[in-house]
Amino acid sequence: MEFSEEIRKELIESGKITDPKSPRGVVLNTAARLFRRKGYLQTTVRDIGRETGILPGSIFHHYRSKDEILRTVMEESIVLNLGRLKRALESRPALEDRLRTLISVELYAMNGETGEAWSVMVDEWRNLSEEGKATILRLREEYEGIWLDVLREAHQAGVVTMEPDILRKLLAGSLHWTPTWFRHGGGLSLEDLTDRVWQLATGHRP
Amino acid sequence: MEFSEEIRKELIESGKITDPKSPRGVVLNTAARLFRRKGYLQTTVRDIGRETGILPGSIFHHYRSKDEILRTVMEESIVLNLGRLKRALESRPALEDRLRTLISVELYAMNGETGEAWSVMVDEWRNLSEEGKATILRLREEYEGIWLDVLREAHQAGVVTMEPDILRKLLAGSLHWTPTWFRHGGGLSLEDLTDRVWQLATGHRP
DNA sequence: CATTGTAGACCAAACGCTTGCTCAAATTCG
DNA sequence: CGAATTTGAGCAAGCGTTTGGTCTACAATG
Repeated sequence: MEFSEEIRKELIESGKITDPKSPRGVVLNTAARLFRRKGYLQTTVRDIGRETGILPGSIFHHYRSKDEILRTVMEESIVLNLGRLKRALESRPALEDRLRTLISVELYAMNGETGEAWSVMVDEWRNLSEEGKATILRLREEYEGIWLDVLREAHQAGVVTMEPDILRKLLAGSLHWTPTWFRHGGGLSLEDLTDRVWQLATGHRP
Repeated sequence: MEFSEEIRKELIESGKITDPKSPRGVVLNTAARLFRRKGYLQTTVRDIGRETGILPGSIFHHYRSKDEILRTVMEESIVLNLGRLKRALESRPALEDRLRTLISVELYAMNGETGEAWSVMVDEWRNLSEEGKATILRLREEYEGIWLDVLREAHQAGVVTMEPDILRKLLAGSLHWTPTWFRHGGGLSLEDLTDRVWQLATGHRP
């Protein structure tokens, strides 16, 4: 995850994700944190206002609706982590490294500094409007496609034995669940955790 | 899961879970289904009323609050599935069978006929009142204790290699996620799925 | 240099609606 | 009859959102 900040800067400068220093960005990151902590429905526009120091009504100067905030949190989160994933894969051509990278990047997406947003995407899917779902779905499909490509290759090479689509879903569950119990500085690092999930996927110790 | 209906009857007759034919039971099962489909917060008391044919006001004759309905859904679900698990373990003394039973029972709890309630317990935890959490937590600890006992034994015997507590959490994630993608009659049975999760846990094909 | 215009950010108040829940009266039933 | 149950109207609170207007910074104009 060495270059994850680098990519973030690139995406901010190219305008693909909102500058966290801008009012829009402040609202966005605050909202992501609150959505994660209390849930989307339990978070009121007034809550976001209080935490950002912006009055509730003024939030709607920056976003058309609360739903647009949720959609933006999800959208920018997947853009960011898709960027991280692609970049990480470029520098690791070996098959087993690529599988490990997938695990590692997703663990980082869920539990790293920008982990709130990715968690929100997983947990609050049902609260997204229909148009929102359509937008996010396209991005998610690209992300899942990368996973399946690598897993299929790994299956063919005998690195994993389970059917790729089932394995992905089981692993996705394991990974999505980690934020509920994993805490930094608790004797288990994200690297350690990557090892364990790798072992789960391949059946072999790393 | 042959005897799962049997145990349900026993628990109903002994009054440990609500009779589904009683007004309380009708409300309970309807609520569980709605909570699962739309989420607890998105489900209104009026929704439950409409589906049960009971007017909103009358719901509160059977339950003190909406929160009490949620708590009861969770509580009875864990009582039922804890009963199923204990019964199933009694008839399977071999270590490897017991591990497989744990997986199988939890998959059934999430995806079987009474799967709505168990899903609600996992997904709507944050929406439970503080007293509710305390009640459910005690029951959950008993359930998790059984898992850890078996996993520790399996670890000592070399059936699994990962640390029991980490393995349990990773498996819990996989299992909790299954309702989002698993559908009956889709070429993959719950038995097949049990095999896959077993393989995930042990690293060996069943 | 002073004035005016413009645009983004923000404020204060309130609107319309939904929510969980209450309650007195009516009804049903043992 | 009396107790349990159901009814339907309605309350108080909270929600997302709208509105009309102010403040500030800065560029254009005379």
